[in-house]
Amino acid sequence: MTILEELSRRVGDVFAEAELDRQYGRVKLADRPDLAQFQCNGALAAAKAARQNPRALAEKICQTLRSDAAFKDVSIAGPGFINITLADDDLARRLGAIIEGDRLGGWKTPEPEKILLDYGGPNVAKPLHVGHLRTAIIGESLKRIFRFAGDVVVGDVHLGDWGLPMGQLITELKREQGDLVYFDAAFEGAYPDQPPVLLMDLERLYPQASAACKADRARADEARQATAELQKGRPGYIALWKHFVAVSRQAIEKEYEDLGVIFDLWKGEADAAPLIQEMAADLASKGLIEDSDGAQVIRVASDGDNKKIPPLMLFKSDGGVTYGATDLATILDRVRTENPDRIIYVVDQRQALHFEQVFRAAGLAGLFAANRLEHIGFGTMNGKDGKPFKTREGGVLRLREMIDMVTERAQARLAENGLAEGYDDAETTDIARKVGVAALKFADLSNPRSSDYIFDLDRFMAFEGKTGPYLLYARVRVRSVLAKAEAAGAGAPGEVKITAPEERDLALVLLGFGDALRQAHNKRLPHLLCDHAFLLAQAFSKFYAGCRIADEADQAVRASRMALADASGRQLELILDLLGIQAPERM
RNA sequence: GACCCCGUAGCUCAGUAGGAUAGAGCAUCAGAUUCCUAAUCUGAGGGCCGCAGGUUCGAAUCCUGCCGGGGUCGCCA
Repeated sequence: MTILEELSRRVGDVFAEAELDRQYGRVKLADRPDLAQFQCNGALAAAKAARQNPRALAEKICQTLRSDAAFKDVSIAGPGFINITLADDDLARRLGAIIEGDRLGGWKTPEPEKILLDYGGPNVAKPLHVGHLRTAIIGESLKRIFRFAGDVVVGDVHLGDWGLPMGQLITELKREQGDLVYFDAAFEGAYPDQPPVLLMDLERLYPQASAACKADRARADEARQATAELQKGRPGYIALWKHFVAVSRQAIEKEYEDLGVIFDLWKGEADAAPLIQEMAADLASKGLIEDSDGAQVIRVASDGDNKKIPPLMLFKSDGGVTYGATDLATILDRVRTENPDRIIYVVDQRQALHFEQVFRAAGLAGLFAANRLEHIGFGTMNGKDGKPFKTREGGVLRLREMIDMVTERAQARLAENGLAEGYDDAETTDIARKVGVAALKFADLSNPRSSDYIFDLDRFMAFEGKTGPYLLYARVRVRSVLAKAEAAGAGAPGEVKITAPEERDLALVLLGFGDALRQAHNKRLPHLLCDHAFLLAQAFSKFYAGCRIADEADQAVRASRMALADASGRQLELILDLLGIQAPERM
């Protein structure tokens, strides 16, 4: 149980004794840290509901609470706020209890679920660009948060490998190397193992094809035709397509790795393709499919809707498969292969309507309960002009270039500050990459995911204030001071005793981890964990500035402070891991 | 046109079960290092919470209207 859950239960009991709803006992961190550590505003609402005097009711609650030795102070303020401050002994005892284990107070979900997490969504033959950044970063963090909280998570990259771009690639390659065996419809032998293209070829062919199809209707028809043949299983195209996917995946996987993003499954739209006919037949037999202007749709609106939900299109008027059909069939595939309790999609907020349609259709079709399908949307990363981020030339910035850019900046900052002096080149480069990526990821994660944010390299790379590097720096300082202490024979960390205000504040923050994790998990909001990480780094920095640790003369105080430092370091490390941020050993 | 999101300090943003004096970071100004990494710490100034009504003992938060910005609305994914 987290500290707020525990205190809420304690105060809730008292409300219950007074024959009031125990929900009124909800305790939260105090808005006024100058007055107390925790507060409960329930007496106000309870008094209103029970037609009682709020101050009198609060006083009654307080009297019971005051008998508890865990509380140093329980008082009433204003119209009936109950302010609570823990006794230092109790604070130390609670902290002692959470720092013994590996979880450091990390909350565990009471109802673990098997979650299939759909994030990433890269496309074959298209290099990753900044548009892929948020889903990767947010998805990876959510995966780690869920897992640590006790859920079973399967992360699926859900590769875009089955649409029109595949046909475009095929036809484009045909124009360049039409004599390849893959294009010979009469060929019946085995196709070569070696791919006919390199990554650089794909990266050239795709934009070429895409532009050509836009400009020339005939080319577009040709690509559509090839797509249809591929999807029908033309052997040469399938063989070629497999090469495209393999070549592309290798590159994509490497880039995700540099970002610290790792998937359990590398499935794609193509994996759902074989199920589409079967699914469509089932939907049809249930009378859910309708013809609309030649297209096949499923109506998902219901009477209670306060907004219009258009039907989900499954098949286009030319018979082509839409991503609505693919997404539905993917659910079927996931049920059969993974059988999750819940499927969560980490995809741009702009696709909210599409998911609403798909979820409703899945529910109607009996594929999956709509309330166990979740779209975790996020806002766009904008440039300083407030519009989706573009390079100065107006193009999309590749992820690779982005990572190089932040690494370079970090390197420059290291040199400027005279940090990492005397480290060899390899370590300096490694530190720079970690610092740069941490800055990037923390900047992204620390925004509430549903809002847009402005990408400002100068701000992210400033490294002062609420940034990734600030967290890394705090962690490095913990390590450093503990190493110094050990070298000086300062003894082992011991029992926590509160002797200074900085220690009390730090202990309180450390105890807040459980609630931060619980909220981040339940609301699927990693930024709440970022807030906690920053609070922790800040509290540690104040403690570090205000209290001697390694060379504190009093042995018991020294042992206590080392325990506080150690706990801070380990909790920070754990949180960085949950955020998917890699930390250097020193910097 | 319909629907959704947003509008809070000079800048970027928190504040999502209505509660005390609306917070943080940056920037600005003033300080701190004989001492564990100063990418740090301490302090100060800075606000008609878009506007106007309403509900309430109490509203940045809930309701209505208006203004401004962004997004979505069947044959791209």
